Amino acid sequence: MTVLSDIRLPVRAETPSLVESLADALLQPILAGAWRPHDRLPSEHALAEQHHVSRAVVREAIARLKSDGYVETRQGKGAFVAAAPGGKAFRLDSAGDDDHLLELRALIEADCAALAAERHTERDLRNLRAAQAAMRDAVAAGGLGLAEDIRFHDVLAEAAHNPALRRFAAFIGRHAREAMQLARLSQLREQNRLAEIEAEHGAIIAAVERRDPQAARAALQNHIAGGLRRHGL
Amino acid sequence: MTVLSDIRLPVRAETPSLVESLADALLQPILAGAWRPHDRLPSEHALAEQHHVSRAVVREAIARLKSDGYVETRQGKGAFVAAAPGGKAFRLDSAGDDDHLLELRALIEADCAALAAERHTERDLRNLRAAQAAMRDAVAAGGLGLAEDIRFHDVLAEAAHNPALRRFAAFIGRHAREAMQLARLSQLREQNRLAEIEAEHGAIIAAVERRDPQAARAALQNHIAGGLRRHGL
DNA sequence: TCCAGATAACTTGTCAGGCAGGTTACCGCC
DNA sequence: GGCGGTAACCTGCCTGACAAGTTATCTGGA
Repeated sequence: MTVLSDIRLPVRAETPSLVESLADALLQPILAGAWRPHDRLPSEHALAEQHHVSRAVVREAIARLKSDGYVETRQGKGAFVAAAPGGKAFRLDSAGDDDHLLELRALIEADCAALAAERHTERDLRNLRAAQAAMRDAVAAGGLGLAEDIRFHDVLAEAAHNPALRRFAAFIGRHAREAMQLARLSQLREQNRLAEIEAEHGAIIAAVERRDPQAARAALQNHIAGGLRRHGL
Repeated sequence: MTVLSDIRLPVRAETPSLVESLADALLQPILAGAWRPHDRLPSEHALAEQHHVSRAVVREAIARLKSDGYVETRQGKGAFVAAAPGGKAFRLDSAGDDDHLLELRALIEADCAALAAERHTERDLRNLRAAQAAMRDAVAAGGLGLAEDIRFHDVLAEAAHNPALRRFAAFIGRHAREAMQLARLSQLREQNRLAEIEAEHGAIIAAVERRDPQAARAALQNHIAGGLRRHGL
């Protein structure tokens, strides 16, 4: 069972390390377009001097940009802005606007629901019902059923039978839950709204079972909208 | 205008660096669940000895895992598997199956089209028509209009008025195009199928203009399906 | 015996310098 | 003018060291 103490609040605003600061500083001109694809970056030695850090710090910062696909390095030649900057990893941290993030999540999960309606197996349906039952039990036991709710949405994504979609749904779901300020979840019990969630989950299962993609999509959008309403957004 | 020589083929299967190898080696037990969240990793010194590399290499490998959100480090305590491993960045490189990637792209772009139908402004509509005209001109000039096609899809995503969605559409679009083996694009001209693309784009614009989300979604899915057919997938 | 404080032994963060291997540009020689 | 060698760059990788934070142990006093 998930309790409030398990929820990790963003308490610490730790001082960013030299590596992080430098990586951000180097990313800036790339994002802004001041450094264009195929441009050569200053050498590690030059960057170390300019930013008053050691070459090791420069190397780690560039390594980070490399792994995200912003720069490519070639031994003996130098470091270059990648042809398609940022093509290796998708991040949400810079997005700032929660509304757009939550909407993106709603779209993705609606896609999951629609595909699940078309493709689910008997096993998927059993898993969905089991996930809902687990959440009902958790709530009955006095918990909030947070972990069980996450599990329900993952099972739904699994029923879409597309691993890439499932992985992205899990990824954006985590960010969306953080954006919704989970600390407020305690209000759910007070306002006795956990029953609403269960009813909405049930509607999703029913639409999936009927193999009705449009209804599944609509049921999920209604569920997300309900979540936003419950969190006062 | 985009020509074939601009298309970057995946020729090089360069030897992975020590850092990349080690980062993958450390990621393995995390993904497999052998190292669970909050577990402590071996110290940098121990890892350096185990893998017969220097501490600098270990540090860069761990820095990469940190930036992806797989591990967190605290000075004096050590490195730990993150509570939500991989929560900071979404990657597609490991998802071997192209079909799922291409389907995810179709879903995302269909969402873009549906939202664009609901929210587009006059300016968006002008941009869409301009993008289509640019592609027509490029094709008329003997090119394949690849860059213009990319632009059309980006303008469509922009018309959805959700920056997060637009960024993800661009991200997955790049990967999808790579998966479709762009080198085969030369077949398009031979088979005179560029006109098909233009017609499909036109259908999307028409649905958006009518503010008909379902039709826009269907038009885009038809467009993606046509692309797959044209590439023999 | 128990407790508190000093301390030693870890950890990561950062620095300095160096060598190896690859690339480029220049310069002198033919 | 062309060609080859070489020097000066670049990144990849290594070694060794110190600073700063954390933890466990040990010691001394009550």
